[in-house]
Amino acid sequence: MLPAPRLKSSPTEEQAAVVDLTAVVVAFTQDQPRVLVTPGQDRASAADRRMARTELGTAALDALPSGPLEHRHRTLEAGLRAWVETQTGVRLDYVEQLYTFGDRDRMSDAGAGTSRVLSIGYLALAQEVGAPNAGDASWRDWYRYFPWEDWRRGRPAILDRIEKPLRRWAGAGDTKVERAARKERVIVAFGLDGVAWSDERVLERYELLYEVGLVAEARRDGLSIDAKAVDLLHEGQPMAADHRRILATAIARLRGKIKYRPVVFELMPSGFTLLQLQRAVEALAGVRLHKQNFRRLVEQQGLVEETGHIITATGGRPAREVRFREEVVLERLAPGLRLPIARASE
Amino acid sequence: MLPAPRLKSSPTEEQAAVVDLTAVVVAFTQDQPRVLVTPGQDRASAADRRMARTELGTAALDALPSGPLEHRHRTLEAGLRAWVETQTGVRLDYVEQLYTFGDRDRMSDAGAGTSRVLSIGYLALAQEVGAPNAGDASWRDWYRYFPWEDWRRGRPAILDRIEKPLRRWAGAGDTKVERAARKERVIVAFGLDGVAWSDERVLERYELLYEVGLVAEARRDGLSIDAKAVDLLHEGQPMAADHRRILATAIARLRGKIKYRPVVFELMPSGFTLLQLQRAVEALAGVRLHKQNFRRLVEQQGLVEETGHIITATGGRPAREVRFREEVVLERLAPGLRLPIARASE
DNA sequence: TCTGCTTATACTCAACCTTAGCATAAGTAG
DNA sequence: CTACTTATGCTAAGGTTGAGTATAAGCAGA
Repeated sequence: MLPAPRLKSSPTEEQAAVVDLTAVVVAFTQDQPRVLVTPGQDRASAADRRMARTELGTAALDALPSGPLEHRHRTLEAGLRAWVETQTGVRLDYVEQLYTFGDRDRMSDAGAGTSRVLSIGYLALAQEVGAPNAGDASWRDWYRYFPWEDWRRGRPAILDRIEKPLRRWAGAGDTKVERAARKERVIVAFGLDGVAWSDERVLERYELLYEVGLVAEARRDGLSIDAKAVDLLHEGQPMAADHRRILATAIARLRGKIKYRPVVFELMPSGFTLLQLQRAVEALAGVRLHKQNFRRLVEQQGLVEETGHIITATGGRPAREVRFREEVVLERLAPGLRLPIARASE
Repeated sequence: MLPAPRLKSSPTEEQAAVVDLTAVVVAFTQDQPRVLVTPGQDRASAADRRMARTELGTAALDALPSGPLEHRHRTLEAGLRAWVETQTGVRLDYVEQLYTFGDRDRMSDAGAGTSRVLSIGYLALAQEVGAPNAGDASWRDWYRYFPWEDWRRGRPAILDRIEKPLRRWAGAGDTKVERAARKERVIVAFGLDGVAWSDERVLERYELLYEVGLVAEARRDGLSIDAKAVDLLHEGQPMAADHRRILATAIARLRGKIKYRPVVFELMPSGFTLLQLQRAVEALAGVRLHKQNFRRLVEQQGLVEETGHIITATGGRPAREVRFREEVVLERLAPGLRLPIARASE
């Protein structure tokens, strides 16, 4: 411990940081959870571009909309909204702060001595209405970046391919204690050896893969990667800077939140059928739900009310159209949409 | 919307911010939830000191341990730990990031043109072992700052005194819509007119009181206060800067978290009785729990195991001593301590 | 020692919720 | 008219929760 004085340290030690505001804007269309991205920007580091060329052809890496905090932004959230709107044309409704990332050497490229970059990550929910109308932004299925997170059609096959290098890494710890700790992490994060898969451990899984060297960002950042598993590096598409980590944080938060707060309605159009709602929740959580029980839950909790219309484009028997009740939107009732996603079924 | 370029804006607009790390360190002793504070520091603003003199005698305002992020701190968390340790001598175990506060004019004193101050708030849990051994830090019952949050002995009397000015404020809205919206907020936040009290709305309540002008910080920051209710300003003790807001955020987060993650064990000694555990949870949540049901829950979820010892200092029949099971500490099982704190009983 | 007080712990019962179905309704496509 | 699709109603078994009752086992003081 440095003998730092209790009082404010000298001004020369205090560090002025550049603050970056980054948004994970989520929508839901065609049964997929989508995230708003812009193709590689100037803020993608030189290393990003190098990787883009060598590993991904000439395509630049997808990036989340983001921009620096400026003095004209009265609040952080206002700054975020402004950046997202100018970069993508999407006006945000629901916005929630996620996490502030600020490790000194976070960005691979930042030379020593550069001032530190803090990134404040936000989760925003939007209704996808047509294409983004500014820049060349686009909506992307988020499982493109996290293919192992989608269990809607059963356990993703990629997990079988990931498991071996993970276990190899666990077994390669220096000490016995270290090996046991690594194994524990692997098992819990990925639901192996009888431990149940938990839909919320998204960040834990991504960080483990990064540490083990199974995602492309690890190579870019100069970490040693698993040579025997290089082919895995592209199974989940990388993103610029540490945006994939921020996206993982957002997915984890959202998956947790839908279980106790009715936030899904931010993603739904004004009128919808119960199955559409179910599909939205399933898309976010990455699991399938029992249909009858889902409806009962939603109905008995009084989350929705009938609009009186009938939707015939269901492919089967027509469905009643419903909308969220106003009290729910005001979070007055809102004890939450207690979803039957406790244990993930195999 | 400003016609900001999609690419990084000019360096002159980009703003370098000073980053402050602030910790809410929580412990539990003698049936009270405690928070670690230092008496008024130099970082308390001039306005703080003025208020301290005029409204609170010569006593300085309590402040949370905090300090600026410096270049020597490799991670934000490392910086936080360093500051807490030098200022209070307390070494932190469990640490979790809470929220980043960064409104431009957040600190009342910061003159225009000063660079913006960001505060990153953290929640830390500790076992209170004796007094803090550095500086003049001390552990304080957190309900000293939020007397309306403690329902363990029934509905706090202060709520009756607060209710009237709140309703007056609601009725003083300019338009009908505004009045309805205000009333809605008051009712939901404070559990009036049949709405149930929710232990987690701590921040919502504090911010409402601030906005209405019923906490001393509002006066200090130059907001108009309710003249008829000046005597209420001291019922909850104010803190330096916006530390009371950060503390409210921490309490809200912790109250939410104990319901689905077994985090209480961070506050407990290695061995304890079930009643001690119950008292800790009650202290945090601010409500009383049904004893037999609490034990059933804890036991059937396999959170604890017997140590084999018997504690005789209970004041009644001796109790079995238990400890947390290792799997729980590793969060391996950890589906959470589902507590019977759904509805707060009157 | 006996009484009363305190806390610990076992057990119960009714209400409610959840899981995993079965069964039927009402459209469309051929 | 048949096959298929989705919508929707309903139920039995089992689990969880809330609110007790009953009894055990210490201590302090009459």
